[in-house]
Amino acid sequence: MISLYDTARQKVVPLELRDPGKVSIYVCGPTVYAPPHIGHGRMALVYDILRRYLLWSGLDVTFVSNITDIDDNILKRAEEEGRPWDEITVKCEGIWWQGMERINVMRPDLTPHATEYVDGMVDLIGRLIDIDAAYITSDGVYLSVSVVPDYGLLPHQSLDDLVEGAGERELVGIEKRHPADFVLWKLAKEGEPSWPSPWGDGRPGWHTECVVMSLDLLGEGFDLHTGGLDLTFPHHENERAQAVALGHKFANHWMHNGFVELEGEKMSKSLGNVKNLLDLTEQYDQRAYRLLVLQAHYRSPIEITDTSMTQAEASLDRLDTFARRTASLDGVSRPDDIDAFRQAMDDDLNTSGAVDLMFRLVREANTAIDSGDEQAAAGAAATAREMAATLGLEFETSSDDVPAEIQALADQRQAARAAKDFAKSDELRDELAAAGWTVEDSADGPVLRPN
RNA sequence: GCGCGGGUGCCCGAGUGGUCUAAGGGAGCGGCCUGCAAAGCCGUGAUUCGCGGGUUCAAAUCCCGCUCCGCGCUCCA
Repeated sequence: MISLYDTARQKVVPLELRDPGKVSIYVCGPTVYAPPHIGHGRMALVYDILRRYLLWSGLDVTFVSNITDIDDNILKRAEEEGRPWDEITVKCEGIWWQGMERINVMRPDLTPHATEYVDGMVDLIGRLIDIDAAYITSDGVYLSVSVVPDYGLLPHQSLDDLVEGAGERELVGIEKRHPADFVLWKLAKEGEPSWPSPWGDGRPGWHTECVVMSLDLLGEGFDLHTGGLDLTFPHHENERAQAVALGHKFANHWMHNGFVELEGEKMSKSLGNVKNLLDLTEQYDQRAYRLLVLQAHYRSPIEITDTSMTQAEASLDRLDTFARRTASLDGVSRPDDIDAFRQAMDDDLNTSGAVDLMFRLVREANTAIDSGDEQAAAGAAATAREMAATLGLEFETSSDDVPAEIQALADQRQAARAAKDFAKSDELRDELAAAGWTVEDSADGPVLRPN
């Protein structure tokens, strides 16, 4: 079974499954008020890779990722743009899925929307009030964190330290009993969207949304709760606090991915606007970002630069060339290499090690082809392909259809070569290059591909 | 200030006590192949892993101190 670093226990431990053979995963999804940036992209890629690997391992994975479609940021944006809030969420969600598709992230099995779960949230808040874990103020309902004995588990800081660190910031709402108490229900102001509740019309707090959706869809003690590093506190801690206050077992294991760094001087200069995920996929090979994410450990920070993206594209060219050369070979994966792959992935998702194995097989297959050993090449190639597929990396094997005029040029060049008129053949090769096509003289004759 | 990560070759980045004379990718250089290229293959590159101490027969890997970067303590993937 896979082992993963658990934020709560601060070490790599095996992922224990509540139900044998089944994995339940909750990923904190986006708040849809702006287009996804590259940080969202990394988050989605990391858990997509985890999910694909678990599926490949034969596990029955239930992968839930929510859409936060009611939130202060959304209302703020609506106000700024003078548009209805739900127009923004619908539009931004569409863009989100578009971005996910471009980076080849599988759709979650379930995508609960916060607005569809308000009844459940009201119910949960009511129960918290019933046991005095939550209290009503003039602007909403708050959770009393002091009822949670181990509050601070995820950030590994005591309640006192958390409060102290906040410094001069106004953590204490006028009516809050403790500075760290957080809002469960916000009473609506004039003109704000609202849902009915016993404490007045309003909307749920962010932390309440996720705890209700995850428990509703995955049940108590689900296996894995994930998200970006920044969600550890307060978001995840506060979700947990609500569940714990009600005596529910919450997530069994917490996984957080590292950040994408983009404030570097080099970066902002060379990348410009590329903080936006869609822009990134337009400027570079859509697979390049996944490869970069795979080559780093998921908890390490990564820096995305024009250089790193270009390097990833060069690596992809190598992989595509490999795929083209081995497309006609039919082999089966080699168990020893697959075991090594599994071992790497099971070790806290060592994707870099897995990619390493894949590239070694690519070289092995290339070498075997060069020496004419098709059988060895087929085995290595099949193994590399299986690894790539598991990691969500696709190869481009079929080159685009060659236009007739390009083919004609290539034919002329071949005729010139046959006639040993190399000056002419080189001229024609330059012409092809100018038209966007590279010609390679392989053992099987010239091969055309877009350059 | 407190907590959590990270600092490895020209670049990106694995490796967490001996098999490290430190993976893999990219870039460079040399070679094989080729009419020449491209692609592919081979070779080459850190006597060293932020800095300073320490533990050990043995450390990139463990401990202590320092330093730099990021994240959290406030909405945030």
